[in-house]
Amino acid sequence: MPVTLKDVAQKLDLSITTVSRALAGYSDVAAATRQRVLSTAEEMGYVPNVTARHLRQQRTDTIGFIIPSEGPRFSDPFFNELMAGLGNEAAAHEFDVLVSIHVPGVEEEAAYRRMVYGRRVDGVVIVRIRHDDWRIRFLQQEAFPFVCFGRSEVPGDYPYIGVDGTLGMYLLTRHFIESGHQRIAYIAAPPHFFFATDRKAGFRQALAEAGIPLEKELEILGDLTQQGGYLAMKELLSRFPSADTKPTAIAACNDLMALGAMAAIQDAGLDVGEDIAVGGFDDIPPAAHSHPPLTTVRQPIYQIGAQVMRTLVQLVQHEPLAQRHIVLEPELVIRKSG
Amino acid sequence: MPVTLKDVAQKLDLSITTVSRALAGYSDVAAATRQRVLSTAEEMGYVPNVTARHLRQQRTDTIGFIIPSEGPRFSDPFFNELMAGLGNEAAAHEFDVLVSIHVPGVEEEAAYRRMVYGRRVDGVVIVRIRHDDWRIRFLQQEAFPFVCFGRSEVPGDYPYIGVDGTLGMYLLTRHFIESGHQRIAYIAAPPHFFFATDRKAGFRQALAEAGIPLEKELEILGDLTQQGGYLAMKELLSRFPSADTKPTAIAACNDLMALGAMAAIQDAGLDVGEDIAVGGFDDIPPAAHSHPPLTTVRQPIYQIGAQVMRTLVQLVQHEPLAQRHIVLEPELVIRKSG
DNA sequence: AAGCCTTTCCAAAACGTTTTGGACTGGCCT
DNA sequence: AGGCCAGTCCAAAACGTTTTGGAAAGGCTT
Repeated sequence: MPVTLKDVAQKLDLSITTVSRALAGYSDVAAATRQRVLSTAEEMGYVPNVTARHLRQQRTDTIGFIIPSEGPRFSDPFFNELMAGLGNEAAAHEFDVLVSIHVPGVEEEAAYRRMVYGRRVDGVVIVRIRHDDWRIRFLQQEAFPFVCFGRSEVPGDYPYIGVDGTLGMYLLTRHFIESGHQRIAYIAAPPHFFFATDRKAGFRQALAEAGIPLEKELEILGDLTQQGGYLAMKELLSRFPSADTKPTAIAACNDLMALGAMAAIQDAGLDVGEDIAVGGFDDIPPAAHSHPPLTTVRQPIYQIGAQVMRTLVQLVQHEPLAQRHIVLEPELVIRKSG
Repeated sequence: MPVTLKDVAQKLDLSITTVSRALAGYSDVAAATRQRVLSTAEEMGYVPNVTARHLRQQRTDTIGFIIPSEGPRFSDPFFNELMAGLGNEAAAHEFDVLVSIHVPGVEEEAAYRRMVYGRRVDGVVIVRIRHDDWRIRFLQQEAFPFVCFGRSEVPGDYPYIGVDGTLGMYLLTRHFIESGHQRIAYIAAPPHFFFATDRKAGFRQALAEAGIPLEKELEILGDLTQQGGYLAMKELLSRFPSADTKPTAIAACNDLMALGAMAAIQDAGLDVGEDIAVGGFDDIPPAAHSHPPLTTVRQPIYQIGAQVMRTLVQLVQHEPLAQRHIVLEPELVIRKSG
């Protein structure tokens, strides 16, 4: 049975009010009394009931994070890294993170409604922004605090933090071109994601700039998973069996698919980095440890996560934001894969 | 401004009690009234205030999960997979998961105290059990519901779910021996973890059984990270520069270190699976996708996570547990690395 | 007509906290 | 002496819900 304010007050023969205010450090309680309260509370093992405090203060010091998983068994280092950034930064502000995992759809929507209408959390972070994302519309309409990881074209002045995907993919593709590659394939992401179009634009831009004609057959869709990248690469290899039409470089929309593509290339008896160059996007931790290490466009996921959380905390505490929109410049990290 | 019970009651000219009971489906409200309440509540967009409900019911339908990170920038597929199992199962029971990330130490302790004394959550799951784990002592003493992923030797009858690490590591080592290996190295985990001793015992048991003398120099400590495995392997290679003393097989206490070891071997110009066999423990998702794919002891992390959550939910709902202790048999997964 | 169920509803308490709006001292100044 | 102020303290309200322990009304039985 946890100790309550009432217990401490009774023991000290004081009112609940005074105990509460002493603990909160108000100046209208005598120094001697405060000392008595502090030591007795400590000694009795008093810890405030967080739920009661939340109810009274009408805020929860909690941020919601609903992870959109692609399937029932999500496992993605990207979210791992992001979660670390969000979680650590939240802890630094004495905020908690309430996590739910849902496949996009009705269940996901219900989860958002419970969090928002149930006043379960003070704000939410949303990731993997979709085109015409209903979550943004919903949260804007409810005037509920949120911060996006990634840009979106839903109208409105809401805060987001992301990297310039077009620039990133442009840099990677140009790197391939400068290395002498002419036949460059692209493993795309499902087009309902904003970053899918964003990044693909960079790929095409680099090709156009170099005067390389766009070949639709060299663009293939993946589902962002490692398995998806593997399958996409297999398909690419079977589309171009002859040595002189085979792509010599692969740009994947994310690292996970790039790693899958590498596996497919190696399974085909080819040498990654030698026969076919591979590049990804994100720079998730496994990218540096793959064999060969993956060339990729670095997106500082951990730092972005921390920044997203920082912004969100400021938002729910009604502090002014320095910037509502942050678009970082991604950095090309050249490793052995291409 | 969210709609409350009071708002609905006023609109219908009913008492708060009746509205509450109608929504909860009690039989002491007339069918006609219930209908009116249901439709008006729906139409007004009423969603119960979760915090108030929690305060009144003295439970939160939330489970706490404090991730012990090894460093400031934790990133471990193991936790990713576990989180997925916990999260999905929690969602299935309409429970939420409150996540905190802390390096073991005072901060971690404070986080547990806040969760437990602050009645922030109904139960906690604890992982990476330490020898003489204070968390278990603390939670037992406070009679706070918890379930462990992994066994421990702290006395008491608390529920845990884990795999037989000794058996697992025994199977892996015996596999190496049966494949003709005589010089087998072991990359150990920090000894304060229960599973560190558990698994190491299996390694030694297999050696003893085969009459292979234990050589201390072949056992080396790693910190469970990929980087740690890499460094440990480098050290092993420099300890045994000559070809006839060099270990021909490496058993690592977890997959992450095994993957690191593979990288070190490949950096030394050696062939994993050919020159040196490598095996791990866990079967995290990247293990199947490494090059070569990693031989490992499979621990169904996702399913264990789900089972832990299921047990915990039963516990906080005072349902009888079928089994308080579950020790699963791990399965050896032989791939190309060894 | 009195008593007794059933049915339907509700006032009030409770959960543990924070905050509002005083109340009660003494001491100091006129 | 009266007024005023600073320094301490506290009762009560409020947050939004669930639950307890009836109350009122009507119908049925005797």
